[in-house]
Parts: sequence; C-alpha cells; structure tokens
Amino acid sequence: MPELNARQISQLPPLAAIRVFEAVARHLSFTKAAGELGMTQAAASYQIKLLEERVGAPLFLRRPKQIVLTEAGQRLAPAVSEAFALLSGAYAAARSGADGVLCVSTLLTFASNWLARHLGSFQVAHPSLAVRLDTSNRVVDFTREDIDIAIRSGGGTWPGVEVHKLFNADFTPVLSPQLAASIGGVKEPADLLRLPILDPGDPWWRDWFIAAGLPVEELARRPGSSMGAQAYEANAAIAGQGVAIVTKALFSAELADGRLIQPFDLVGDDGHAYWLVYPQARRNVPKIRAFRDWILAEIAGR
Amino acid sequence: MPELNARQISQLPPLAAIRVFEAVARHLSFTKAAGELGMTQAAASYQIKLLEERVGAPLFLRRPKQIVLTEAGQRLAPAVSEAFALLSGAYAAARSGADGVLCVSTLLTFASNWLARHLGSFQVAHPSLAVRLDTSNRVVDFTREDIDIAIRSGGGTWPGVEVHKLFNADFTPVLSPQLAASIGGVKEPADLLRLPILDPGDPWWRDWFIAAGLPVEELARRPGSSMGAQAYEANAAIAGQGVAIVTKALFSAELADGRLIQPFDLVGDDGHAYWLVYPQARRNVPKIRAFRDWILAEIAGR
DNA sequence: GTTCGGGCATAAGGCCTCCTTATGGGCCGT
DNA sequence: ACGGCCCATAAGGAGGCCTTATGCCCGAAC
Repeated sequence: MPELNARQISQLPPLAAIRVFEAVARHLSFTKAAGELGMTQAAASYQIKLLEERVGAPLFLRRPKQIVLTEAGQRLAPAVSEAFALLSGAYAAARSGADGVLCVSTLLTFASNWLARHLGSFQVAHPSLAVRLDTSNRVVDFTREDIDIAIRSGGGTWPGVEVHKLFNADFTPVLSPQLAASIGGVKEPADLLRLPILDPGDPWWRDWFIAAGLPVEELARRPGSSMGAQAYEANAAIAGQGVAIVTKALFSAELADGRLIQPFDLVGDDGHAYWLVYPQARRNVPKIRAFRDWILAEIAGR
Repeated sequence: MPELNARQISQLPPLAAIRVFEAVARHLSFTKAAGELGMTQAAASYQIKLLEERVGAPLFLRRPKQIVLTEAGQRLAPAVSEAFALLSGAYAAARSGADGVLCVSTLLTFASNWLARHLGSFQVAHPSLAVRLDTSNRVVDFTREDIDIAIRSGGGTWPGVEVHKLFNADFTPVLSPQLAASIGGVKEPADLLRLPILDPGDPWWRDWFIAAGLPVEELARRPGSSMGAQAYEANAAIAGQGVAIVTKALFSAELADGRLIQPFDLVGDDGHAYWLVYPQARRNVPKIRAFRDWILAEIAGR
C-alpha cells in the first residue's frame, strides 16, 4: 500500500478543482462537465483556471468548438480518473458495504431463545446481509463499540437512541412436568416451596411471591447461586433441577412442547421490557431499517 | 483504466472531508490530523462528522485517549490512502513534470542559425529539461497550442504576453566572396545591381536601396521567388547564387569564417526586432524562467 | 479521592471560497 | 452576414468551512 506523509498531503491539489478537471477531461467540454456536476459553465471555467494556476501549466488547449488536453493535462487525467474510481468504489463500499455486516448486540437469553429461532427468516429476507451477534449483558455505547443495533432490557429510557418495545419483561415460574409430578403436581403457589428454587436471590422471585401471597422470608434463607441468565436457569429447570422464574415470551417453544410448564397464570411485571435500540442518527441506514422492520413484524406476527 | 460515469461521479464523497479522514485515519487522532492539515481540532471533528453522516455509518470509535477505525472506516481508509497517493503523484508529476519538456515555438531562421548553435549550452545547464522545437512562422496563440515560450519577430507589442528583446531585426546585403570576385569586387552599392538579387520582392531590399541611394524601380522589375526564410536565401547566397538581405546577428558565424561577406556597413532597420515571448501568467514557471534567463544571458554575453 | 490534563464534541460567529448571473469575444455554420 | 455555440471574465452573494470558546469525559498522578 502506498505510504503518504505529511508533505505529500499538504501538496495535494485543490480537490474541488480536480473533480471538475476530471469531468472536463472526460467530456472535453466545460459546458458538458459543468452540466454533469450540476453547476454552471462559468464555475467550471473558474475551477480549471484555478487548477492551471496551481499546476503552473495549462491543462487544456482552447480550440474553437472543442478543447483538447495539453501534455500536462494528459499526464494528469488518467491518474485522476483512476484515483476517483478508487474513491468512488471505496465510498460506495463503505456506504452500502456497511450494509454487508449488521452488528447486533444482544442479551444472552434473547439471543439463544428468540433470535436463534427467528433469525433464519431475516437471513432469507436479506441474503446479502450478514449478521454478527455480539452477546453480552453490558449496555453498549454505540459511540465506543462497533455495534449497529442492540437488544436491551430495562425501563426504555436511554438518551440519544431510538427505542422500540419488543415485549414486556414479565416473569412467572416454570418447571419441568417431571419435577411437578414428583410432588404430585403443582396446584397452588405454596407447592413451589417444596421444590428447589433456582436463583432464589433474584428480585423477580420476591415480587412474584408477594403477588402470589407467599411468604418471602423463607426465600431469603435459601442457598442459591445465580447463573446469570434466564437461559441457563431454564435449562436447569428443563433438567428437573428446580423451578426457574423467567419471561414467558422467551420460552414459548419449551412451554409449547411441554419441556417446561407454567403452573400458574399469575405473571409478575416490574415495568421493564425488552427493547430494540439504535442511534437516532442512524435510523435511516438501510440495514438498520431492515432489521428493525423485520423484528417488529416478527414480534407482532406471533 | 477504470471508467467513470456520471452517476459514480455524482456520488463522490465530499472531498474535503475525505482529505481530513485520510489524515485522521493515519494519525488515529483528530488533534494531530488537524495539526498536519493546518486547521483546528474542531474543524477536523466537523468534517469527520459530516463524512460519517454521508456514509451513514460511524468511521471511528471514540475511545478514551484514542480513536480506532470502525469496520466501515477500515474499508474506506486503504482505498482513500491509495487514491490520494495516486493524486499526489500525478499532481507532482504535472507540476514539475511540466518541467520535463519545454516547448519552444521559433522562427525557422532563428532555429537553424542561432538556437542550433547555442542550445547545447542550455542542455548542459539543464540536463533534465528536454527541449522540443516547434518551427513555423505563424504567430502562435499560447491558449491554443501547447507551447511554453516563443521567438517572434515584429514590433514587440502583443497583448497578454511578456516580451524581451533579443536583438534588432536589422538587415544588410550579404553574398559569397566568390560571387563578389566574379564582378571584380563589390565596392559600392550600385555594384549589386550587376548581380542576382535573392527575393527582390522583400521590402527590406526596397528599404535598403533607398537608404543606399539606389533606384528601386529596377528592383520591382526583377523576377524572383521568395524562399520564405532568411536561412534559405543565405544558403543560396553562400552557394554563390546571388545577394541576400539578412539580419547580421543571425549569420555571425558565416560572416566570421568568410562564407559570406557584408560588403557595406550600411544596415537597414525598420524597427522590428526578435523577441522572446511567453504568457505573463507563466512568467514564474521554473522551466520558462530557466530558458528566459539562459537566452538573455547568452545574447548579452556575445 | 480529588485534581489536572489531554482529547473530542458542540455552539456561535465570521470569512472566504465558490457558485451564479450577466456579458463579451471568437469561431463556425447557415 | 448573422445566429448559435462555447469559453472567458466581472461582479455579487450565499453558504460551506474554519475559528474561537467552552464543556464533558476519562485516565493518570499525587
């Protein structure tokens, strides 16, 4: 790759004039070039004159009815054309090529339980768009990380970003049917007390217990470790290791095929939700629109 | 060579912003890049923001103490560097490369009788400068022909050009010593009437005859053809075919070595002269200065 | 922990570039 | 000879772009 140094850069020609020169050299006409560039013939004449003064030599010979390149102009024109083709290509690539890869920052559970199952239809709809998932529970800063769009959970109030609610982050206990059967079925909330509670320190449990009219003191005494993500706890629940409290919407498949059951209709809700977020300034970037439109339709369509 | 079409050109990025981007990508610092470009950090920030909006994607990630290129930026940067290197090279070549060839439009006689004998010392002094002679008696129009500098004869009043007088276009008869001897020597002007006059229609003859007190009627009756250039007529004179009327300064060598003799001190002068001319606007172009300085010194040095 | 410094972002304001309109000259074709 | 095409030039104006000034953030150092 060619190396540039400060001296070379500082000696770059006036770029606006070079752009005009390229067009004039291609058309061999000031008037036509000006037309192409959307300016007047006088402006083109001005820029060429400027450039000729900088170069120190005429670039065109003004013949009646037609202009021709001087020797100096002939030297300059091909390189300028090539340089502009390069620029044009790279610029186009950066513009739409940014379309090439969509970087989605997503919460672990949302990725494994929702995106993993639906992303296929997005790929089908946008075959030229590769999706890179960046899974973490941090709240990403779009100005510091190379992320296009993110799934977050929370109150939905973040500055500088566009937000769309996907679904409420409600929560309700789930467990495997085998585990429920082991105590003769789970008929009322209190039955849960006879089973292991997965991550009993999760505030959701406390909220739900209160809503269900159960005592919370006992919860606090239970030993327990948080696995840090609903997906892990749900897997433990499926394996029959205990009762997990999760967001229904993320486990519709497990609930539908019976790997998990929801013993009670009671659903807690702390006002949080899952949100789609992206920088306001980029709301019209094609790939971001595409993903937004797709995910909202996908959520609504169920 | 890459082809450009109007659509591509119209989609070129803002070039000023691209120039800033190139510098920032090289330094990975807004402040340093701005310094290199001789502008403030705020200006660089402004341009990058502008470009990012046009591209539709961030080009840099703002990390504390340092910025890094985003994926889009990484795609753009190498091509931009390459394009600028191309431009820079071509521009430099057009600037100094214009130094490479000096196109001199010259009168035929001046070329063969003066330049041909002196040009060697110019080549020695400027070995990197190739001289292309364009010989014709037209008055070249610098805006229509690819000419850097010209030798003209005339009154010295042309608009838009810088002029330097080389020497007066004086005129006096010359002939070969053998021809003079054939009539027993040429002692007084009237002796010329006994010899063939080369190009008797030339106004110079009329002027000189009048100055010498000879009758001009006889001149007009003589048959004669103009050869169109002093050099041709001088050659005819050297061959003994007649008497030519020429500018002394252009035939100093022939007069010195005796191939031609100047029988009379009487020299005509119609106020014309030989001039060095070039466009005023280009008076500081190195190769033009070089040629001007050389030829004036060479003329003065004799 | 607090302060200092480096680096980028942003706002307001002004200059100067660059474009437009208008006009003229040169040359060609009818 | 005259109208049309094309480029050059002058005058005038708008807006892009740069500057100054200020704020914020973060990390380093004491």
